[in-house]
Order: sequence, then C-alpha cells, then structure tokens
Amino acid sequence: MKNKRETIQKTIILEKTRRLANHPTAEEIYRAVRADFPRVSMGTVYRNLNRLAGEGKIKKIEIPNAADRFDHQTHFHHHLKCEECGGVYDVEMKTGDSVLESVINRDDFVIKSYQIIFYGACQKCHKKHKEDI
Amino acid sequence: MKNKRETIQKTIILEKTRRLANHPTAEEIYRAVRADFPRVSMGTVYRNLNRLAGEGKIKKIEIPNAADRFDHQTHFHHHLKCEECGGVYDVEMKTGDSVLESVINRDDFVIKSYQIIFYGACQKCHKKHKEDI
DNA sequence: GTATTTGCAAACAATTTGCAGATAT
DNA sequence: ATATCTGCAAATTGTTTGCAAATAC
Repeated sequence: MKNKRETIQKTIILEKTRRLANHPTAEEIYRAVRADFPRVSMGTVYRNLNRLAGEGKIKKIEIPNAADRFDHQTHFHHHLKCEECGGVYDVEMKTGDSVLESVINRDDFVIKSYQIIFYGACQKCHKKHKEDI
Repeated sequence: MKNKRETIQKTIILEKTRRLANHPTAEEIYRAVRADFPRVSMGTVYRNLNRLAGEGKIKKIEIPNAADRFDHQTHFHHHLKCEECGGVYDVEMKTGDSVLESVINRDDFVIKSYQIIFYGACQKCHKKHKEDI
C-alpha cells in the first residue's frame, strides 16, 4: 500500500467527507459516496479514509466503543460523546492549552498528540431525560 | 438485570481485577479467573465487569480501537496509547485541573466526566525505533 | 420459591484483509 | 507494462445477547 494513485474513489471520498456536515462515520460517507457511485465498497471507503488521514487531508477521530469519525476540520478541538444517544459533538476549548504541561511523568513516553473525550448528555437528550421525571 | 446478587463469579472477578497490576483487559481478567474457576465464561466476565463499573468499584477505561481496560485505581488519571505496540500506560497530571474550565461551549451539553487519551510511543518502542535508524 | 445470574454459543458492530481482476501512471 | 487499487466476501476483534439450566436470596 504505497498510496500513490489518485483514483476516482479517493477523490470522491475526500469530497464527500468535506461536504458532510460534521465528523461523519465511515458508514455515512459510504452512503453518500454510493449515491453517486453505487459500486464503491466499504473496504475502499475505509482504505481511502485511512490514506487521507495519513496524508493529513482529513482527521480521524477515534471514539471508544463507537464508529470512528472522519473530520474535515483542521483546527484542534475535542469531542463529547452523548451517553444516551451516542452522538458526537464538538467541544471547543480556550486557547493556551495547558494539558501537555500538566503531564507529570512525561519522561516515560513520547507524546505525539492527544484528544479529550467528554462524556455526558447533549441538550436534546438531557431535555428528554428531564421530561421523563 | 438488577444486579442484586453477590455471586462467586462476581467476587472473584473483582478480586482479580484488583490484583492484576495495571488496567487489564477483559481477556486478561478472564484468563486470571479461569486459572481458578475454569468454567467461567467470557460473557460472565463482561457482565460483571460492567456491573462492577456501574457500582463504582472499578473503572472502565474505554480505549479507541482496542480492548477496554478495567482499572482498580480510584484516583483520576489519564492514559497513553502507544501507537506501536498498542500498550496502555498511566499518565499522571498535576492537580488543579483546568480542562473543564477551558470548555467554551459548555451550554450545549451536560458534561459528566472526561478522559484524555494521549497518543505516542512508550519508552520501549521509542528506543527500538531509534535503533532501527 | 422465584427472580437473577450463569455458561454456552450464536449474534453483533466496526474494521480489516486476501485475492483476482481493473486501472492509473 | 506493471504496480497499485478496487470490489467482493470472508475473516478478525471486542463485546453483547438469547436461552435453558443453575443458584442466591
């Protein structure tokens, strides 16, 4: 896998990932791609998403115990996973990040990146839950 | 599933999780339990680990694209996932956490908890990689 | 006594992979 | 021309679940 060729599939997968509103899953991208190119397979979608992420053209957001998301955005941000509906939302942070400086045992490894996953409830689910009571 | 009974399985699963050095996977706990009780099944291990986590007796650490870990530790800390070997290591942070205060759009959801996952290389893998060059 | 829990095997979800044929360069 | 990429289906990994039998209370 040397990732050398610009195939139609790769092009359209990038385009759809960019067009889809917010951190779509591979499945969502797959459906969008198939709307135009019905013979594209899931394997191809995954292969290309990983290639594109490797090239830095998109960002892969790994969500524990849920499908990975692929993000067209470039700026650094984090995510909230709604424990009720499983939805993933952007979490914006103030600049002047002190997370890396707060690590105590930094000699134990080389840190290349990090992501914060918040757990909780999105507005919709929280509201619904309140109504239940 | 009302989680009412203290079964032998539940007891030993908690004990093994506590005894095993550091954030073992369900698989590792399963093996440890089977050493003493060979008929315990994987399903029982998962069910009880989730129950114990629900009761707050252990902590479930969700690792993206890898087996979840179960932690006997109680104090708040984070984790590094080594991108080479897949190992998971504790990351200790200075107290006086400012992560929650740094969230800008906090009105959009209710945040109950969070975890930071660092990506990088552990000492062993980093050293090995250097030798390759 | 009876509701909960177990063991087993089968189901599940997300992702990866082997391979023969197709395609970009 | 040929190495890379695709489509397909099957494999993999981690976890959950349905069900009849076992067990804690």
